[in-house]
Amino acid sequence: MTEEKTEYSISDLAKEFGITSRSIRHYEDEKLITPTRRGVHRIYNNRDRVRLQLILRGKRLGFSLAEIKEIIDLYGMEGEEKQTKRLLELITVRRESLNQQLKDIKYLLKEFDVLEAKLNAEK
DNA sequence: ATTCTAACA
DNA sequence: TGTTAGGA
Repeated sequence: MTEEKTEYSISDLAKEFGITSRSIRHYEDEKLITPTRRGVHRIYNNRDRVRLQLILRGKRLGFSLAEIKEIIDLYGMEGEEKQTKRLLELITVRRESLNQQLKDIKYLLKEFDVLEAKLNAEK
């Protein structure tokens, strides 16, 4: 019976997720996590750990902390459908942004081809 | 040893 | 986000 911990220090989580404690404190400043305190020290529970996981996943998907906060804050609330709806909207926005970046990159690459050709041609 | 806040050559 | 100073 492996008892699951109920408390974590900031370094425990930093180590577990491969980030710095600085980042974790920053997410707290942005109101994405609200660990309890034992004196001035932060104490994280499983729930905080899950939220941190969600934050990191959101970041991997390219969402801003503000957007991630929006989604996370919607969880547990009444209209759980609201959460899904909002997430879908953010995905759409993110997709548009990525498509635009893709276009920009393709354009740039094409432009480099032209420039490169000219430079090679002129002697 | 660890963590905390505040601040920026 | 890094990093460092100065405390607890």
